[in-house]
Amino acid sequence: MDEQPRLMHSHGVGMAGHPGLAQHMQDGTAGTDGEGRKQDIGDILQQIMTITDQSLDEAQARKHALNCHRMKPALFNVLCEIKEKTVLSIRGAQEEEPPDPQLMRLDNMLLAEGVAGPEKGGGSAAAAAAAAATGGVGADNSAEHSDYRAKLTQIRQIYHTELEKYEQACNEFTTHVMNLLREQSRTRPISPKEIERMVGIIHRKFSSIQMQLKQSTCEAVMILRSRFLDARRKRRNFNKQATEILNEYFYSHLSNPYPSEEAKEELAKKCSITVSQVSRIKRMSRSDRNVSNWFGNKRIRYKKNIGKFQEEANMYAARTAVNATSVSAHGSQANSPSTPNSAGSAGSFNMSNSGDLFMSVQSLNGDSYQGGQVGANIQSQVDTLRHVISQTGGYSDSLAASQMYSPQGINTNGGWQDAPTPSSVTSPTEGPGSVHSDTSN
DNA sequence: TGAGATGATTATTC
DNA sequence: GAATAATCATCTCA
Repeated sequence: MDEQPRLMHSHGVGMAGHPGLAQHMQDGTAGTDGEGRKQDIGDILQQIMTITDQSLDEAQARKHALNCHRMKPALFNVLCEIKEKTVLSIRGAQEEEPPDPQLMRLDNMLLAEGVAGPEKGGGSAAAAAAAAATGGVGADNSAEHSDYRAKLTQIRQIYHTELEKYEQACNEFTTHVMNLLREQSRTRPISPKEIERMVGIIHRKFSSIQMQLKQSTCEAVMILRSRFLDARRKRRNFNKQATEILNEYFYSHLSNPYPSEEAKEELAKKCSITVSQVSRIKRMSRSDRNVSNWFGNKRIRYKKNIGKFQEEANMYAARTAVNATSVSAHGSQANSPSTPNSAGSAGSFNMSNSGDLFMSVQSLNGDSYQGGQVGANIQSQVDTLRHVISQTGGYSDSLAASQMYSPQGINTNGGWQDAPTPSSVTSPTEGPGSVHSDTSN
């Protein structure tokens, strides 16, 4: 409450010489003679100076008297002007701040993520982008999309609720401060401009709180995104058909289980590892990378534990042999180039037992079709089949079941032989009827 | 719930 | 740049 005397003293401003007051007085609202005016001003100043020395009741009475004083409006105007000139001029330069770049960045990000601004499908665009980056797989992705969208919507709701709360609190506080200042302006020089400035300060304080809110929201969105994008988290086992296709190829090319890029693409298509997303790491589609991963894992794990995979190898051998026989039989009748080649022929890969899953590895390997081989291979395939069945079904063959399949594709160094060799799931004689001769490789 | 299976990633090697 | 080996993270199943 002692602000006024201090102000006036510290700046050495005499009211008598103040133009505002002088004008006010000249308007005829003040006293008419100079002596009277001086006396009035002196009285007021004296009252103000001693107001703090008085008791509360006395001060209240004085305050009331001052408020009712005929010179009060003029004095108030003068004090306000002095305050404006001294205080506001110091602060004025600091108030013109450029928009905060960090706040702008946060706003932009929230807009881009669909958190701020008009709702546009709960960030479906972001979800789609994220899905594209993962090279997502149809149905699985739609579920994850909805999950992503739901979480983003949740973040959006929390953000808007909190924002609303802050805005409400800001408005309430501003109103409260404005009322307080207006009230105080009855006893101390507070101009509307100063109230405005105070409102600005309050708004800036609340903006900094808002910025924290925006920052937290951005962080939440980033975490959500990173989780959604983290491929490891959303690993899905290939379906049974896909695994079978890959295994069929693997065991039919056991001597050289390194599918070409074209073969990988074809396998990816056949396995419904359907994505067109270009890999971020290499210029290889994600589907091809899936296939590559699969073959990489398969080769290593097979090599590490051949014994464990024998049964699997036998199973695929038998299946391939059966397919080969049946296809060869049909093929010999139709003798059409469009008919899949026999499994016994080089690089052939038959999935006829799975209907539309039929795939010719000839095309995968780029080998040409040799329709003439079909008939010639029938007998050897039948022999192979007979042999395989004898191994698995308990024919009194001299070979033990464990001997039926031998990992001949692997050389003594633990690596696959470079040279294409008649492969693996074959009769011990490795005759022409070898089911997986894989000579194409 | 734990063990094994499996797809993906990373570092290293050639 | 591709393959390998080791490892991680998740899934599946008993």
